[in-house]
Amino acid sequence: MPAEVSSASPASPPLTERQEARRRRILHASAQLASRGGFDAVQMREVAESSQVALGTLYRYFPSKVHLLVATMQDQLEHMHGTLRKKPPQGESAAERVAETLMRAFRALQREPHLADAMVRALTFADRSVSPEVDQVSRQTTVIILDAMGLENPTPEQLSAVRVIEHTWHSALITWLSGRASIAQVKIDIETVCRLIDLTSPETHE
Amino acid sequence: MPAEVSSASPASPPLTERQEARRRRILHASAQLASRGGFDAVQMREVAESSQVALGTLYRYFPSKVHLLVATMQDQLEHMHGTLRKKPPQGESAAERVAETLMRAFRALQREPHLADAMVRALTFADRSVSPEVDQVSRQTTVIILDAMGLENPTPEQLSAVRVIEHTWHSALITWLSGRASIAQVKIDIETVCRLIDLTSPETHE
DNA sequence: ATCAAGTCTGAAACTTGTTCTAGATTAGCG
DNA sequence: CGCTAATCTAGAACAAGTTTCAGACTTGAT
Repeated sequence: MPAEVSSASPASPPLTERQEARRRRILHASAQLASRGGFDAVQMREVAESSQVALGTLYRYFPSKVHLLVATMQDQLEHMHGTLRKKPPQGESAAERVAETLMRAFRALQREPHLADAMVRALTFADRSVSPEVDQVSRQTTVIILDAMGLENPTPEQLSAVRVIEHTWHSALITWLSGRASIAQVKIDIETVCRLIDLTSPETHE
Repeated sequence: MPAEVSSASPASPPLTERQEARRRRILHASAQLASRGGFDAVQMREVAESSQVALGTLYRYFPSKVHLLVATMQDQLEHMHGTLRKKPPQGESAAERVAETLMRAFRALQREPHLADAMVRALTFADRSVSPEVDQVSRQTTVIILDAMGLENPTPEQLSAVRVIEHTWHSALITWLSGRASIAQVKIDIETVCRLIDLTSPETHE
């Protein structure tokens, strides 16, 4: 039986069990170090040591620190998506549900602010060489938001609104992480941008 | 007593003429290198050499590469604000004028994509130690947008909308710079978010 | 079991941001 | 002018991301 985990990359060569285990150890070490001290605390030598892997091997699995942290984020996002699925948001309107979902995610990040710092900084600092991975994170986020909206076939307009919501989400996180915006401020920004959803979903229109 | 050589905000001790000239040379070299190869091409040793200043001096003027690039951005923003003032946007509604203004700025950035890369990456990668400077950039951007709206006394709601517009602006730039979104996509995102302005200022605002 | 190809390890080397030091220069002041 | 503190310079040194390499280990196919 092929242990197909439909998680990430398209057609990467299948990993042996030991390789899968290595990959897991690395991601775990990365998240642990990140939780402790954020982006700067994730030092490649330390990640290698913590996960009992040679530095060269670490770089074979993740070609840069940013790749590693983005992969860490993919990992965490899957987790979160699972959690959110179990308790779907309760709001009346789509806008309310999306805002509630994002605020829930935000509270989760607040519990591990250093980890959030590492992941989000990596995400926005990533250059073109990490585009595929960053794009994957973006798609995953889109799925979460569309889930919250409860839409099967979003219109192009609604997809634009979702894109803008994602932009706001990332950027608001950055301002919070760098101490330039309060938690309350982020909440307001999220609620503000979510109003766009009402704009793009015409009331009674069947 | 260490002399603060920070850039703008409160009361930095006055610089002598030669110091002002040094600062200018440094910023010029920074922008030039950035224009050539983006964030990575701005290497502190090269900036120092290009601007005929010792490495230690460079660090006295700008305590990190990110500080330097954010200051470069402040510089460019002032330029842009001046340019925009001369030819105010023509749109009917506030939303249109803001979108037009941002698209104009976007086109300016497209002419120097590497410079844009360096500045925007620095801006979003900046940690807490650069908050004052990043905040200054943010305030300047806010002023530009409010100018385009033509508002003297924005309501809190409108300020929230402006914040969200700025979030979208930054994040959309990032996705464009890293090749994950097309120019057309960025245009759509900007136009989409600008609709928020209509939401917060109904009909004819006196 | 054996061989070839691919993978992992440990360690050193290289790159670039950042810090430090000792001595030269400059600015302000009496 | 001559002094003192601040600033500037050249260059070494340090830190962390990344690359490289020779040799040991695994894996898969025969």
